[in-house]
Amino acid sequence: MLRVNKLTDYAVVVLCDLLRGQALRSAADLSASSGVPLPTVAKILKQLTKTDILQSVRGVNGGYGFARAPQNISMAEVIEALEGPIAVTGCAGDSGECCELTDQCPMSGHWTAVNVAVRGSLAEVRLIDMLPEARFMDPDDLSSNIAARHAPAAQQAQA
Amino acid sequence: MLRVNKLTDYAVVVLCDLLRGQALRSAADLSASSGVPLPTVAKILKQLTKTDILQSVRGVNGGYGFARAPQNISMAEVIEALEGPIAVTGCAGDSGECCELTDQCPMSGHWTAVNVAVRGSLAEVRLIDMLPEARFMDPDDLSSNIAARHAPAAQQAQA
DNA sequence: AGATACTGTACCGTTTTAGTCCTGTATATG
DNA sequence: CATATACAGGACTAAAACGGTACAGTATCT
Ligand code: FES
Ligand code: FES
Repeated sequence: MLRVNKLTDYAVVVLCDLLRGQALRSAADLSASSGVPLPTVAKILKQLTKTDILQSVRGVNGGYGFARAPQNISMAEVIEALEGPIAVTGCAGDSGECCELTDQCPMSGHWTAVNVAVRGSLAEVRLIDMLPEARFMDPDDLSSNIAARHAPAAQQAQA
Repeated sequence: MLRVNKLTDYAVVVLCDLLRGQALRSAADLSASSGVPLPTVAKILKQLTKTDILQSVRGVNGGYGFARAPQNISMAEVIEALEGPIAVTGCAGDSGECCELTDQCPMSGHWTAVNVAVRGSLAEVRLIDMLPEARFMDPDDLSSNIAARHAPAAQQAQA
C-alpha cells in the first residue's frame, strides 16, 4: 500500500496539536488533548526529539516544543524521523542493503529515480499544511502567527 | 521506511526482463532469466494480469506479454497493481477506512495533500526508466524499439 | 527531599508479508 | 481425443515488522 506507519500518522496528529497550543506541552497533556494513548505519544515525542524537529525540557513544568520554526518543517522530515530514510526499496537506499539478486540484478540503482521523486514531493508538503485551521487562514498570517508563538519557545527551551 | 513491498521490487525486475525479451514469455522462462524464484514470479505475474499492464495466453506456447505499449506504463501503475491504491495513511485513502481517532481527528483528509504529491511523482517515472540499457540509448530510439517489439505482442495475445 | 516529567531500553502479542503448495482450467500438438 | 504445457485462484505456514506496554533511570523545579 506504500503506507506510512501508524506511528507516523499519530505523530502528525500530535504535532498539529502542539502546533496550535502553548509553547511547551507535556506528553500527558498532548495525549489528553489529542486522544492518542500516552505511552504512544511518549514514544513518538522521544523519537522526534532525536532529530531537530522537537526539543525537550525535563523536570517540573517541562515538556516538548518545536526546535525551530515549524513552518520550515516538511513532511519528509517528519516521516524520516519516525521511519528512517525514505528509500522505497532496500536496493536503492543509502544503507547499502540489497535484495538477494544483487549479483545479477539488471537495474542497479534505478530505483533511485523513484526515491528522488518521492522524497522531493514529500519535501514540498509542510507540516503546517496538515493543520486544518490553515484552510481558513491567510497563509502569511498563519506563518507569522505560528512563528510568533513558537520561535520564543525554542529559545526558552534552549535556555 | 515508506518502503515498497519486496514483491513489487521483484516485479520491476521481472518486468524489465520481459521488456527486453520476446513478446511472450512463460513464467518459468522469466524466473530462469531473472533469478526470481518461480512461485514468486507466478504470483507477481498473476497479479499484474488483473490490471491492464500484462496479458496472458494459456496453454502450450502460452505466456505473458504487455497488454499495451510499455513506455506508457508508469511506476505508479505497477505499484498500485501490486499493493493497491497509493494511500500513505488509511485516513486519507479512498477506501473510507480511518484510524480510531476519526471522531476527534483534527486533520480530516489533510493527508490527501501528501498522497497527491506522492502519487503524482510516481506517475512521472515510467517503467522503461528503470531499464538499465535506457541509460545508453537514445530515448526516442528506445521507445520505438520497444513499441515495435511489443505492440504486436498485445495484438497477438488478444487474437 | 520530593514530585514532575523526560530518557532509554527491553519485552511481547498482533498483524502483515513472503513464500509455498495444491487444485482447476484452457490451449496446442500429435 | 489424449496428453503435455502453462496460467488461475485460493489456502496455508513461517518469518518479520509493527504497535503497544512496562520499567528502571535521570534531570529539574519547588
Ligand atoms: S539488488 Fe534487488 S532489485 Fe537490484
Ligand atoms: S482519522 Fe486518523 S488521523 Fe484522522
